Amino acid sequence: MSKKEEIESPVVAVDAVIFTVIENRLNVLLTKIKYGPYAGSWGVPGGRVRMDESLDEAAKRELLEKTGLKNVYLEQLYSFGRVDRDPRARIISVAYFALVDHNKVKLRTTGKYEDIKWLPLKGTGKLAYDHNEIVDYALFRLKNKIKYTNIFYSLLPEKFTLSELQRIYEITLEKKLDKRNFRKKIFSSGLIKEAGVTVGMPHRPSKLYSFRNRKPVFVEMF
Amino acid sequence: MSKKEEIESPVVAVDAVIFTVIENRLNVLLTKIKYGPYAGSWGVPGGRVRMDESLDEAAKRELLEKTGLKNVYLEQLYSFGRVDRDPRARIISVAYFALVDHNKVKLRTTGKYEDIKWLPLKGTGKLAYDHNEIVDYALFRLKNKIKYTNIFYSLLPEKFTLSELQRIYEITLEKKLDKRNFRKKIFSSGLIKEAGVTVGMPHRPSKLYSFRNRKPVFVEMF
DNA sequence: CCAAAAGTGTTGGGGATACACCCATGA
DNA sequence: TCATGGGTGTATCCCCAACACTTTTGG
Repeated sequence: MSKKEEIESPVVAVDAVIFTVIENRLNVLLTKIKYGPYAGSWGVPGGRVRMDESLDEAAKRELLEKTGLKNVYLEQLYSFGRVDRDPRARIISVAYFALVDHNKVKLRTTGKYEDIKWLPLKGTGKLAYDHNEIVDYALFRLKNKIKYTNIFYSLLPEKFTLSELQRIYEITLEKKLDKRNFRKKIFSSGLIKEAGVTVGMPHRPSKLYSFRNRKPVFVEMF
Repeated sequence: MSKKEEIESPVVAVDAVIFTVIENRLNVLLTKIKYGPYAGSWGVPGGRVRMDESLDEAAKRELLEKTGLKNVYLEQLYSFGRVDRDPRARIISVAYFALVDHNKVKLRTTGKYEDIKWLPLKGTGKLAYDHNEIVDYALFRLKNKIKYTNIFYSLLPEKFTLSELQRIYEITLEKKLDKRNFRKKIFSSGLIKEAGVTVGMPHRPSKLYSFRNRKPVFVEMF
């Protein structure tokens, strides 16, 4: 039992669904695949899990390699394991999802991919493997999660106005929110604190806020 | 790329946290481990994922082998992948959790385990590997999930009284519920339907109910 | 007639929703 | 002074929680 076993085993990979907001739309980071049956297709970035790293570490490494970012919101989503999800080999994908501020990202293509870029969530077309399913599920989880957490700390700049925050919520939830009620909820959640005011706008200056914590916090909100 | 690769890869296993209620307490199905550094310890049942089965299929197979049951509530929980979680080998565990009616279960020990039995959730003591963490997380998810789903269809007999259902909720949530409010919520959820009455009790007969669906359904309740 | 569990209605409070107007600034 | 977005208060409704007594049966 303790010797090396010869039983074949599936390969383990992590895939990362990385969301950001660009021009009032949710975007996902996608890579163009160079080799194999899906060459030319777009898919979410991913890679094999090494023997000396945990799943979380593998996901962090993937995120760092592709975006240069650390310390962003990154959470395990689900593990996808259909037998035929990759026609070439038996691969189990442990999917993660992350939120980033795209202004902080310097995209870097590695040898494995032909290209890497942000694509609006609506209009990615058919993705490689089962990646449409993975992205859809990530979106579902995201929509739920923002109702009771502060995870947008990872998507917005350090300081932001309440209107900006509300816009992100509206984009993600795909519906308009009442400004007054939104403010009441956010304030009563205690998730944010004041952080100055804007200047130089052609209208009344707005207060700036920042999240009290840069780690996930759970509350009830919506 | 398409040839067999020689890169070492973690082994993939599924572990199943199987809950039931016995004598007003939540119990978990545990197996006594025969070999290795945790020999003699108890842990949740699990096994390697085969090359020709999906993760879900592996979990179903595990459940069937240990309990003889099919078609019960079984859902993927989380994947655990710390490097040192098994001192002998690098093993990724995709954990599932299930709810069963223990009266329908015929426990069967397979060669791999010395013993298998139900143990009350409080008082399992220290389990093998990271199985305490896995069981704790499964319980957390269970407590949440019953607030907005019908998954107890899998734990109760086909027909049950509202008092029985309420008892299961109280045991799981570890708190008393108001009988009148409980009934209102359950009825308004539309999850159950009438299914006869009890007879031969030394008190007023109660109506019997059954779940409208034997597949997971989502509603808002608690 | 007694024990045991089943079953049922009403009230009050708090949180959510809906809604419209004034404010401060730069140009 | 005007255009632009920032910022605020209140009335209503509905849902939830709290609460106690009557009903039906077997023994």
